[in-house]
Amino acid sequence: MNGTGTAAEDRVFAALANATRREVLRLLRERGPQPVQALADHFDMRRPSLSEHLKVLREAGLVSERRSGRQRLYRLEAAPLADVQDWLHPYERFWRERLKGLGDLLDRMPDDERS
Amino acid sequence: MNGTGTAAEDRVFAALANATRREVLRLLRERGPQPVQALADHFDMRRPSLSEHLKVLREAGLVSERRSGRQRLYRLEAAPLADVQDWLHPYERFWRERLKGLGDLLDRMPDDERS
DNA sequence: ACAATAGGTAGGCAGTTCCCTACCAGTCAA
DNA sequence: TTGACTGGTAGGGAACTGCCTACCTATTGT
Repeated sequence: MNGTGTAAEDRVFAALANATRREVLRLLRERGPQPVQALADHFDMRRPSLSEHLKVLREAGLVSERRSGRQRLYRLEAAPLADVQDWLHPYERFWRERLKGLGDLLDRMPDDERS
Repeated sequence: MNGTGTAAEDRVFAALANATRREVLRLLRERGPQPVQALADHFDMRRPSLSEHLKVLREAGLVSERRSGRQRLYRLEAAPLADVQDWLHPYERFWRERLKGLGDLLDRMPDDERS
């Protein structure tokens, strides 16, 4: 039924369901790998809380850490986002067809329907 | 098309962070609009719980309901999924480059490891 | 060795999620 | 109207989130 596993998909979507964590991903995307403190400086939040967000991202596979002296550099790992795009694929025709105004026609096709 | 605020994105990702709700979307995608009972038959869960899942999907804009007699037909609304795809776009180069083994090179490019 | 720095962990607390059982309202058929 | 059938709502409980402060280890400079 699933290649990645349902629990893994849950973790990725749940990790993305938080503005702070999406912002962390954006920072890593735009600035490259960052230590925790550099990330924490951008949020109105204590560092331990950000550490917990990083843990959620790590367990979802969205970031990796590399120790460098007393710092830990967090790096964006985009593979789970590629999985999200794959997951979206079968839905793509729905929003494309809807834009062309074919949605109502489609509604009647698989089931008895009217609009 | 919409005011894609942070709260709206939170709601969409949170709605997707649950296997039951993703399965509902898959059923609506594959079978077209469905009444609640037809959906509930596919889950090991009481109907009121599924009703709550449908409410979450509705508030995320991922489904719409249309009353038809004593039934309510739920239909897939893919627009928020298009928004998710848009959100993914800036990350796309990361997994493409990673596949080519350019990741480590890229890590050093945008930032000079300020430490 | 000592003090400072980087960052994870423990535990607490309020709010949310996800399931349940009861119950309520609207619609159709006899 | 009564009764069956649709599906949402109320309220409760266990588990999880997301924030905090306090504390711990590990590394580095003096």
